Amino acid sequence: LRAVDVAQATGVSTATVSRALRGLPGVSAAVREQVVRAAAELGYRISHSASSLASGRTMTIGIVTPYIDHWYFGQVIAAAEREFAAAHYDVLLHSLPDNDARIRFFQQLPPRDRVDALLVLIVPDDDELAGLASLGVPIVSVFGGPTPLPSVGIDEEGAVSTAMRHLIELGHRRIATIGRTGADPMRFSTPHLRRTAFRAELRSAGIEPDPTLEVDGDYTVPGGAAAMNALLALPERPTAVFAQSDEMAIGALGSLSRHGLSAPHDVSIVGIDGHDMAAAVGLSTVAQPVQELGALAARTLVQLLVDPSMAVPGRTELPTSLIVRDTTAPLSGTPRPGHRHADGVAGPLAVTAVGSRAE
Amino acid sequence: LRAVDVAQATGVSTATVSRALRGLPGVSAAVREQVVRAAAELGYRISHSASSLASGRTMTIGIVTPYIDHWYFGQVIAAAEREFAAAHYDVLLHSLPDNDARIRFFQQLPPRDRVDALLVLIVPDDDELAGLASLGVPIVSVFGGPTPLPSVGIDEEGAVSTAMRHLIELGHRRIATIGRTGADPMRFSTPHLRRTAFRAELRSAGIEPDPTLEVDGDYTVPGGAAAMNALLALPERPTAVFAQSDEMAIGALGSLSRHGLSAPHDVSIVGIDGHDMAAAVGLSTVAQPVQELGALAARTLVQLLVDPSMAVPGRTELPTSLIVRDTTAPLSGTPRPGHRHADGVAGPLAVTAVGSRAE
DNA sequence: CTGTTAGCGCGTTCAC
DNA sequence: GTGAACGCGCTAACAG
Repeated sequence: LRAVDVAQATGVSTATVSRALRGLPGVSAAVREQVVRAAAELGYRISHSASSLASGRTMTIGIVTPYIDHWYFGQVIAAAEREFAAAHYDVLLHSLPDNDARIRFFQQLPPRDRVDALLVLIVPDDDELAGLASLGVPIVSVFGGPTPLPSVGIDEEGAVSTAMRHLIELGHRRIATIGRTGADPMRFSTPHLRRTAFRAELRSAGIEPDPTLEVDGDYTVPGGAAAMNALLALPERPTAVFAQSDEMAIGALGSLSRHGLSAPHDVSIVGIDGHDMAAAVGLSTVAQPVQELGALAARTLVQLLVDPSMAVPGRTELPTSLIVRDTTAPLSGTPRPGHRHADGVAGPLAVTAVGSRAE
Repeated sequence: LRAVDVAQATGVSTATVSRALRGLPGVSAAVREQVVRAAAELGYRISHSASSLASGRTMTIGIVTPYIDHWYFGQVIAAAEREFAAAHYDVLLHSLPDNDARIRFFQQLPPRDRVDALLVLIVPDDDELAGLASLGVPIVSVFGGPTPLPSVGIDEEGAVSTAMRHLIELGHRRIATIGRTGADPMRFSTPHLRRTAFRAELRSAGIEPDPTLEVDGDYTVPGGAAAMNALLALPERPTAVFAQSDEMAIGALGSLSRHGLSAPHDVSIVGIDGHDMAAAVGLSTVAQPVQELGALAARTLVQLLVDPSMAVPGRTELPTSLIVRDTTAPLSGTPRPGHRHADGVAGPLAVTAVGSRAE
């Protein structure tokens, strides 16, 4: 079923059909109504490829993300997709979870010719940036660090500072961090930023950073558990842990429990993210407005599309907020690293992950 | 940069360029190599819209999902996307998180003309099914219940049976379930299936289902917590809880802890899913192979595309597996509903969510 | 306000 | 094995 059919049924030309259906000016109300009605009755739909070929517009926005199945990216993508759908844009999704996928993607640049704009969630290196720029479409990115692209994100230093000051004000001075210390195959900027900020925050509190208190948690739940295991094996344990993501923090809580320890009794733990599960396990954390980040980036992109003459924005940072729950507490005199619960629980090892405000 | 340019650079016609670049037979090896080289040097890329318009193929597969930012759907989508990318298909993503979005989607049917196939993660009603069928492309779905569409999923009754028999074999007879009892705006089939199976399983163990032990958890973490609150307020508490999702189970664990109770000491809890966080909190659960579900559905779709004469598959069910962790234990003589830990923990309320195997 | 005329760039017959 | 010619269905510029 083509535009000609609607044109014949209405007694007008295909050009008028096109104008009428797209709401363009230059069509009398009467004709427009007839055309719209006829199209509806016939069940006519514009052919996307023909329309794109003729107009150069695709009404599609590409999202380039490292992961779909990670909490943070899922939240951002979902919020962005909602905005795009509201603006009548479809979403083409590209996930680059490993280096192979990433290399293939940048060799072929599949969005070429297929999208009107790009929402970028990976941190591109210079070559990748050049590749993306060569597509000649507006780009907005969502992530932590400084970047040549227009971006939205949070103030990473500020978020780390909030978490650290919380611990320091509680009297903690022997503070460990769980983050990424090794190589980062995905080249995220966040791990480096947060680690650097962690050290800076210690120094400004007059505490000299201790390298043995910086351990790798791979930004995953099991990684966080392994990291906490390592910290617990230290001759002199930390009294507080700043986990650079809630997932690592939750892994750390699990590790604690398997050692018969608990937060905040044996060690205070604070995370970053505002993960759904953080509320369930009572984790204190610095929440970032993930959905707002995705929505704002998406809206910016849509505006850029509506008004191409608009000034390209720089970076926008959204506020984070400290949520104190039950895994952080004042340093109580002497830490009791070897303490074990005497609660007669039936399970093999008692965990004390404390919760509140979850409902 | 168009095919003509490559043709001129090589001294052949655009027809030959097209054949050479797509690996079609009928081109001499020498010519093909020249064309390929010239195309690479010039940086020529086929125009997607022109190609689609001329061939009718879009090399794109649509995914219709209720959510992106829910664990289950994120896993399925990520796995499917990976398969599609490997087969050189792009992914058009449509999320229908609420009824409005859903109605808009089915009114406009955006994938029309834009996709070669559809992966459906929502449970369509009859009208919606007709709409999808009208697109005239292969469809495969991923979900629980019976459906007219080719589908992959798990044996819901079997999974419930596995969870329930685990509890029953531990000696539990007063078993509650947390699921969805109210209206389901998304029309998922799973809640009904699991609730029905729950009752059937009780009866086959000679236990008469008690309606007061079926509570609503909204399939969310806070919903699970609220549900557990309700169960704890009962005059006669259950000794075990079958949560119909891990997220609800984790919410329930949080509720327990806020009441000074713990699993499996005061009540055993088993979930369904195999959620990442289940390992972290030591939740016993019936794991379903989420990624395999997505990958299998995707592969099936690709095969259908490669060989349209292939017999349309019916339903494939993948096995689930019981993972016993630390929230389920034998019914120990008399339950102690009022018990409180005497562990002197610093936090306001002690939780005993027990973990293992998380690392 | 509306119709006519050219493309948009490629795929695909058919001849050769 | 290769080229010429037409068509996919729509949009945009121009003419009226």
